[in-house]
Amino acid sequence: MTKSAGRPPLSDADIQEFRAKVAQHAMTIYREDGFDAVSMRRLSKAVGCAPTTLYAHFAGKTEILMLLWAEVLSEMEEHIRASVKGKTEPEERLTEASLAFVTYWVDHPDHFRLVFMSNNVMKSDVDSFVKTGNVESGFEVFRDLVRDLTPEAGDVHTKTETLVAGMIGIAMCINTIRAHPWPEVRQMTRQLILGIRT
Amino acid sequence: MTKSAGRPPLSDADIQEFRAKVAQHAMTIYREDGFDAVSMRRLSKAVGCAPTTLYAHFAGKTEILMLLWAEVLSEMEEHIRASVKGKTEPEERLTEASLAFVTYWVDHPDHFRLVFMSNNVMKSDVDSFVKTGNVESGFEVFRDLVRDLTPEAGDVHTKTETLVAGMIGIAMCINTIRAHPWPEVRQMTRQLILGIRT
DNA sequence: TAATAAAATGATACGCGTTCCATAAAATGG
DNA sequence: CCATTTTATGGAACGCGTATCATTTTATTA
Repeated sequence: MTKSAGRPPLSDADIQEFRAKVAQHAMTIYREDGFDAVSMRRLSKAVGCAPTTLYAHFAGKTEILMLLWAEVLSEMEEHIRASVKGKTEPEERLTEASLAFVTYWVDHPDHFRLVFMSNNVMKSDVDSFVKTGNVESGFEVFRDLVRDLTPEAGDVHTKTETLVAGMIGIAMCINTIRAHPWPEVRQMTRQLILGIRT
Repeated sequence: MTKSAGRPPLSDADIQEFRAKVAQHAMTIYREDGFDAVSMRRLSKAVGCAPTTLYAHFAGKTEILMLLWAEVLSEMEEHIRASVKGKTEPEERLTEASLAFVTYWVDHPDHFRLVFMSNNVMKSDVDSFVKTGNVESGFEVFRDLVRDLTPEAGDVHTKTETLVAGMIGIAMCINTIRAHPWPEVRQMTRQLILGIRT
């Protein structure tokens, strides 16, 4: 582990700085011109580097898009938090939070597409992001709410995960199968919660 | 509406024949080399026409992929039908069918990707397919099961749609967020059904 | 200062979905 | 046969994600 000659590797600070810069420009493009506008070539132009340089810092486009997830997810989390502000009853809190969750994704189809339908999401690239904790933290909000609602009973883990997956499914269906006469978001969400309350 | 000179438009039979041929080759490519292998250029080569000709018959790739949906969906429907064969109790029937539904998509992630995550699904192209009835027919199975389970009560429409959306959400989450420690499919599906039974 | 190792670049390439356009082929009516 | 109309073709183009590879820049140590 002795120091060798030559240009030293980038410091962690440098790496983080570059990634942050990429994230910032990607976010700008995404906000201004939408999902499709975020391309490697355009992004590299905005950042001021060569397209290939991006591949020296990221495994691929998906890894860059994940930088945007964090921002969207935290925005959503805040939206949820605001929806339960002042509510004290466990059932009302869970209902409001769930409604806020589904509504957020239905009202922002582009964000839904970004987070849940980014192109090669079915590969294993996503794992690192999940392990980073960005996803897990989103679950914890609902885990607490579920626990508060049914303190005595049952598998909180199963209930929470089923609720979240179900809500994602509702948002997804409404967003993708538009021609189908879906019930109101409120009704579906309430129906979903019925299974949790037990 | 008098007949004019010139080459007459293709007959409906001709159009249908061509579309069927495209569907057949697309399916072959999909089965043999997977989702990513189904490209317009390769498909046109297999069909024996120019790539641009495909665009004279289809609005885009999505419309071609939808031809594959029908096959996958009918395969899934059969899988569900087999799962409830012999079961007579309404609750058991719904449970088995739901389990079969989720399991199918979890066991065939490629099919899930094809049907639910084909690229530009968030545009309005999908509507025509939905109106064709291919999707609706899938709902009817569960609508009947839900009605049989709770004959006296409530909004069958809301219950059915929530159940289906929830199941799709479960399958989606398991397929895309692989690193997350999801509960067993059985448990989540049962938990989901609890809300329907009420 | 020179050697060295890492980072960044530029060029090129492949296949992709999609579009435009000019042209050719085909099948009909007069 | 001719004119007409539709279909099909071929070629080019745009931008895309991604990969390879040789080259240059940069920051360090000897």
